[in-house]
Amino acid sequence: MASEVNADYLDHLNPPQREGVINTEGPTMLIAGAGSGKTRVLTYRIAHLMKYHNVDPFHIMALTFTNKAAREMRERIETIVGDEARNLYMGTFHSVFARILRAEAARLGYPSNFTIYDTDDSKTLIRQIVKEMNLDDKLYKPGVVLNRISAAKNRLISWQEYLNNPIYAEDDSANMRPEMGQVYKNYALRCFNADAMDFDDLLFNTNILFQENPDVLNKYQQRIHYLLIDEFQDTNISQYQITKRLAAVRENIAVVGDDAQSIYAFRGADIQNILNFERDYPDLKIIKLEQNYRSTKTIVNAANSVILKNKAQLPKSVWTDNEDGDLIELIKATSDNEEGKLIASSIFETKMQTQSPNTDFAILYRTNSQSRAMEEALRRNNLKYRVVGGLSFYQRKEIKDLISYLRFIVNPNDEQAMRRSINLPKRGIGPGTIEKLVVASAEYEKPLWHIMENAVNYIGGRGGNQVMEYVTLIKSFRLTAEKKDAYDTAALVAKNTGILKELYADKTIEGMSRYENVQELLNAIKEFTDDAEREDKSLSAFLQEVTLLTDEDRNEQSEDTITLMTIHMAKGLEFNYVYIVGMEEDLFPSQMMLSSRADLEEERRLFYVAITRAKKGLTLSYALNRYRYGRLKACEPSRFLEEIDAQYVKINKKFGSTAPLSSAEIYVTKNFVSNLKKDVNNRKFASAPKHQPSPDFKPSDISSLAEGMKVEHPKFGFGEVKVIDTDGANKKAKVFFEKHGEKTLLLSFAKLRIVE
DNA sequence: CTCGCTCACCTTTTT
DNA sequence: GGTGAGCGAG
Repeated sequence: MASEVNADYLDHLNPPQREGVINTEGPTMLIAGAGSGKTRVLTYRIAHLMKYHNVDPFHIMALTFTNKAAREMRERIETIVGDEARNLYMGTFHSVFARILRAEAARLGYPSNFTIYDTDDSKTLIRQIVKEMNLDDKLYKPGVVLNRISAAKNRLISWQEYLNNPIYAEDDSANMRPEMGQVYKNYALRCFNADAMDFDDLLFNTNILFQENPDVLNKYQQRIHYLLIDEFQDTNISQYQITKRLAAVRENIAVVGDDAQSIYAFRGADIQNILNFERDYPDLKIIKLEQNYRSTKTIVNAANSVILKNKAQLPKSVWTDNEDGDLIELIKATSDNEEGKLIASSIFETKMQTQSPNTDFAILYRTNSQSRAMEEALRRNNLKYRVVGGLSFYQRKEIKDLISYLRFIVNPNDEQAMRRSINLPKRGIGPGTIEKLVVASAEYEKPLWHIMENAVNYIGGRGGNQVMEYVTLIKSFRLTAEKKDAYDTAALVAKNTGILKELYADKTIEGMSRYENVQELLNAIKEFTDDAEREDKSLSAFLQEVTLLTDEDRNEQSEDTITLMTIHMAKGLEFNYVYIVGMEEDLFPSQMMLSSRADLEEERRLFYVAITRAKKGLTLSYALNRYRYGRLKACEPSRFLEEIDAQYVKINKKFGSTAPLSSAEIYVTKNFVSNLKKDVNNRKFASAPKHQPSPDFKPSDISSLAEGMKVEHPKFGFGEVKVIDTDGANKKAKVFFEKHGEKTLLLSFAKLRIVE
């Protein structure tokens, strides 16, 4: 059959790509190297199913990791098959299964309009629970606790199983957190009682739904004839289990991924899924896409030379027919601010030389905090830019404030939303009153909303009256929400609560920006309700989507701007000219990822992803000093710089110096590697195991510190003081550590214990 | 209850 | 360098 296919869209494909498109039946795995046309294969495959095999789009489900990827794919399919593409079951794991959960919510004891908690909601709730349980909040940090709970859910471990399994209890006790299981339980129950699910619940509960309701599972198995999964290397166990269940009957499952680009292990992604896939589907057809159409030979080969350092990987060789292209450039700066300056100049120069628009350029970094220095430099050079990600629009205080009202209007059990909105603007209801309500709710075993409606009877007095005023307000909004659409309701809330007025009165810069943000939220809701194709325009419908939205889904980029974002966000994108900044030890690779080989390999894959975003030009940069935690810190060049095969790196380039001495220079060297080592003399110690401070570790008074003394440092371990330097205001000491080499420590900050 | 101050921790990455 | 929790004074 395959040979009879003559649809014109197949003409643009190479043999393995074509195979990936027309080989529609049975389990298939596409191992797709960076830039190998993976998305094209996926979209054509879907189009081919519809056009050539006449498969109804209702029977095709395609899962991605970002809304953007889903939207782009849908648009591309639309250009081939037309409007019908709209009927595809397509979206992120979270959004697709949230929709299914809403439809089947009753099976799980949830209402269909359940709230989705974002990470902030989850952390706030955990903070409350830890407090209520009288646990030490230094040990039970919300982030740590949430990670633990999240990891459990992603491995499909319920709180009941968690409590019953002594292994977890031992593990938690060893980490000084013996109550973790109880926190998990309380957290899960509180979410359930609030009619809320967190991000992980959307997947976890889908598994529960399918496991406990064979008829529901069967319904979706019958509906979905073809299942496709993008970025398969990023799936966690929970996601894999869902797809396996859905595909169990027909086994028409196609996964696309690249183990070399797996960068979400911290979120529970498990490369093991790729190996399990081969085991679970013995008939699996594996197709490898190895030709890179995106980048120059230099970039492809440099990327290959880096990823070669990883031990864990599937055999494949990415190659390209493209031209050799320019060598990779390396910029050395004395500070992060200078780094920004040099990057801005380099972009400007390249723009002039190549007559490229700003959209051809991207600056990629490991952490969001690095954007600041870049932004400043770009602004000074009048280069237009756009920062992607960072503090999300929907995470802003004023936005969450207004949304908390909307949430409580829709879901009277949403305790978090109530807590946030009840005293906003100030109406004299403080933490004391709220606690009284919650306690009363537990004591009389009545829903919180019932207590609030009769607050005067339960908690009496002034507080009670204030609460009832708030209740009256909420009730009036609920009446509006029943009759009007999301926009009318939200606009009314913004007005009648006084939120808008209060922000308008604030004439500070931040206040004005907050006011604008709220207006922008209202605009976004208006856009939602103005969408002609949308059937349900209720407030409830809007809220169902809003938590799963990210910034990228709001503003279309139509302006000519340089893109700034983290490497994680850049996955799947490509730019003519890419700048990877902050190539320093402890930053990239991140110091959090140095403890194990697996972690370091994930960082290396991240570097690989960054390199392979570039089509024509790649520039790497590092600074010798950088502001971190508000203090200037000395940095060492990243070990990753050395891992690039030196033949692909530009050796000599002069650059318009912006400062005297050597401060502003492209890293000029005849021998890239050996010179780099001069800057890095300590670097090979950086991966030494973390020092466990002695149990009685207490910093000594450093005024008595003298040369030749043996000291202990909480991170670097034991060492000997070589030189004490009292030059200038800051007293410094050079200490040679047994495991980490020589370090210069500022004595006003360093915690040192004098051993002898 | 609210305001304003100090202090700790912070920076990995995201649906 | 920025935020958010905690605490004491009004």
